[in-house]
Amino acid sequence: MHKSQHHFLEELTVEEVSRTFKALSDPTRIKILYLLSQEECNVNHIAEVLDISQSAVSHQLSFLKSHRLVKSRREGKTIYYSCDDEHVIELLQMTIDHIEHK
Amino acid sequence: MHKSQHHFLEELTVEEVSRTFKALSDPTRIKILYLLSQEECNVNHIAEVLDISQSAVSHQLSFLKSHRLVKSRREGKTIYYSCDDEHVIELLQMTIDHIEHK
DNA sequence: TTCTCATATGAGCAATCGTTCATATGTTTA
DNA sequence: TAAACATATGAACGATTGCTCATATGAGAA
Repeated sequence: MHKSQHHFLEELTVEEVSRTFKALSDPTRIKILYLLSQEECNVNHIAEVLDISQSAVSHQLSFLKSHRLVKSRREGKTIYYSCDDEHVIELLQMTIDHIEHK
Repeated sequence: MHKSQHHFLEELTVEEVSRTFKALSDPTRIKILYLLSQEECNVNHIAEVLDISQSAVSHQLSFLKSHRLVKSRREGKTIYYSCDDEHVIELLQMTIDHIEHK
């Protein structure tokens, strides 16, 4: 195939695609996102249920929030997190399904 | 939600999911996989079309092959690579479509 | 066999990542 | 206001990543 006949990806597209997959490439983030896809949670709950340190959870939530994959709301002392990107949850669920059923 | 009511992911599942997304999290690998999803290519062709060094392409192809995302066949001096995981290509295509159309 | 072409590979390096530890911030309660 | 609780944050670290550079391997051609 000649170079001019390819469908090429924009550099910006490639970068955003890679950012999307990178966000989903860490086991801790996968566990957090999967939990949040089932219910809104506060930070300590996530840490306890998943057995990850509070600090590690908080750092990852900060990462996920800065990439707009989760959102948060405060209720008194507690901050609740939930998913904010349906497409990413779809990708995650599809991949989980595929791996669980093969 | 009580801990016992969650659907939990197996540790092995989480690890395989993360490996899948990690494979798709690098711009160079995305470009290579996307090109290979359009046509079978030899190494130098990939390097030229994508403007990446022969060595970098070869290293990434070796990574992709060890993760069974691509396969290769020899024809004389030349080695042709092509995609070997339809599901991963689907994930990639879905994500590209989503990003290009939003 | 020797040369050339196509690809692979290993070492080394800078950059990025995910964690821990200590501490800071912000909110409610006593 | 002080203590207690929930969360966030910065520095430091060891590990991993993706590249380059030099060289090795393997196949066909001379």
